[in-house]
Amino acid sequence: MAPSEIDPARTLALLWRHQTPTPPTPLTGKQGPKPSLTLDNIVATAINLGDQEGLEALTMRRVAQQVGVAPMSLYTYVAHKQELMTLMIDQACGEAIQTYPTTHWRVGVTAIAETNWALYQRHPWLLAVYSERPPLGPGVIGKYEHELQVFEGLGLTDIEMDAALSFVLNFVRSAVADHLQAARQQSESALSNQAWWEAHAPDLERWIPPGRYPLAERVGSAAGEFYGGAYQAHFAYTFGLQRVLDGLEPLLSKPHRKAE
Amino acid sequence: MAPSEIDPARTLALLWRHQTPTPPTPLTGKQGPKPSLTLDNIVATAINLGDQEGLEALTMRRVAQQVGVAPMSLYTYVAHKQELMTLMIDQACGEAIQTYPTTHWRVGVTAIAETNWALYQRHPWLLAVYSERPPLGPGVIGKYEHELQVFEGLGLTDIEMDAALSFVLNFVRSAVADHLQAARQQSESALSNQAWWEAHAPDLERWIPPGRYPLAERVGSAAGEFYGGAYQAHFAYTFGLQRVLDGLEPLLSKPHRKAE
DNA sequence: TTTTAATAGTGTACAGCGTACGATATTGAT
DNA sequence: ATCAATATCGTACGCTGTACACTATTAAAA
Repeated sequence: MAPSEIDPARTLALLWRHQTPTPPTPLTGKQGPKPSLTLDNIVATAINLGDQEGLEALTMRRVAQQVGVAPMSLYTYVAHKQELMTLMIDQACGEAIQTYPTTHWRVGVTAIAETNWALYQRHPWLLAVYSERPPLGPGVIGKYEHELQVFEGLGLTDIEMDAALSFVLNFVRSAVADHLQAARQQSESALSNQAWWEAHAPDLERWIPPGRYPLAERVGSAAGEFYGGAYQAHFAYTFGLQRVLDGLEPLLSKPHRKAE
Repeated sequence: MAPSEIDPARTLALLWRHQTPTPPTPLTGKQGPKPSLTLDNIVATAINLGDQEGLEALTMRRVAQQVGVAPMSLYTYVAHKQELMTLMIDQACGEAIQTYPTTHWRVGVTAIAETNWALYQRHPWLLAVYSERPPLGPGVIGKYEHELQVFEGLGLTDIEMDAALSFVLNFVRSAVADHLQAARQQSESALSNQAWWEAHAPDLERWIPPGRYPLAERVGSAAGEFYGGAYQAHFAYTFGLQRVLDGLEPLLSKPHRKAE
């Protein structure tokens, strides 16, 4: 049975369960019944469930049902839900490991953005677990390593490299979050965005003092209509990515500190 | 009693409860016992609770206890927890309403960033309600209106104005989230960051193949040590803000489209 | 071969959550 | 004095994560 206290070393061992050919400490003894499940299977099933039904479907009972086992049986493999989530996060981030082009940093940063955009689109529940510290597993660290390559040799300090990467990743995460929120908003009402606004216009006009928020009215309605359109999907993303690239430009193209 | 179905018009009426001198539709009749609480008081109490004890303390039972009433009594004033959260969000955002300088857009954007940084610091629970659509109340809309002023008259389209503002706000939100996460990580272990790493170094070295992640090791440890320091607080913020400003520069300082 | 110890699987139970519902108490209007 | 509206709130329900005890299965030890 998985121990119930929170034990970072144990979780670490689970995170690296594949990487090391001979595990330094055995995860389990040799006696006892054979396990009927594998941790990999549980994690993969949970990821699929989260992908398809969202974060709120990720309960221990639903995951157990999905793998065909009683709820409490999951605790044979993970110590608590948090540990399962940690394994899911690392697994998902591992999908985003790739070697980025180092021809020009703009190409590399753009590729990082695209890869992470796709990652969050594929696993929207990753957006909601942002507040936790990223697990130190092979997926997360491998992703970090390859993404840092793009910023290596450009005259940045280590801390600047980390900050620059975080800057890019935070932008992408926010962009996907905004995008998914807009999409959800549209699907939940089962109406076109325009129809929604028309339906609620009387309520809004009843309360919002006319002419008091001229800019918000003008810009907000323009943005609202636009985001209701079909081709809005990537605008905030492409717009923001351009700003990110231009923002990094003075730092990366004109190294104002001594070359290393 | 507050109606139990989700009714956007009702929530809208509550959001604008102060702004209109004569409410178009009365919120309640005249018969019956006098309410012993006010909605303002409940919202203010809940905000204080969230500020001091975090989002997880924001349960209906805790809020009720805090205002000195039975849990179910809150439902006399709000239809559901979501409605209370909506009112809290709008109230908190209202604190960030101010007239920004329009001398130079860099000054304005910097001021927006500082104000929002302070807002999220004061109300960290705002970070966790990001996934929801912002309520259309006087606080949120007023904040939006004043922030848009900074981008007005700079040659941007309405949609670009909205996107540029979102770009800035998303950056600040991410920066505060990262900052608070680092701070929480440090306080929860009751150890200095360095001591934490030393305590867990054996576990890490046991699992992470040495030399496999050279960049991640170098940059990660540099960043880790740095963020453990006392003066790290604002680095990612000031770094990112500089990138944001530089990223907006080509768009705002050299209008490539016809002046309006 | 028999015994023993370890472990997989799970049923039950508990505390905490949001909140539906109904009973009661209080008030202004009739 | 009666009535209708409304504030308050006790109880209860379904949901969550998960502690704990029990059984069944297996390999090692005797």
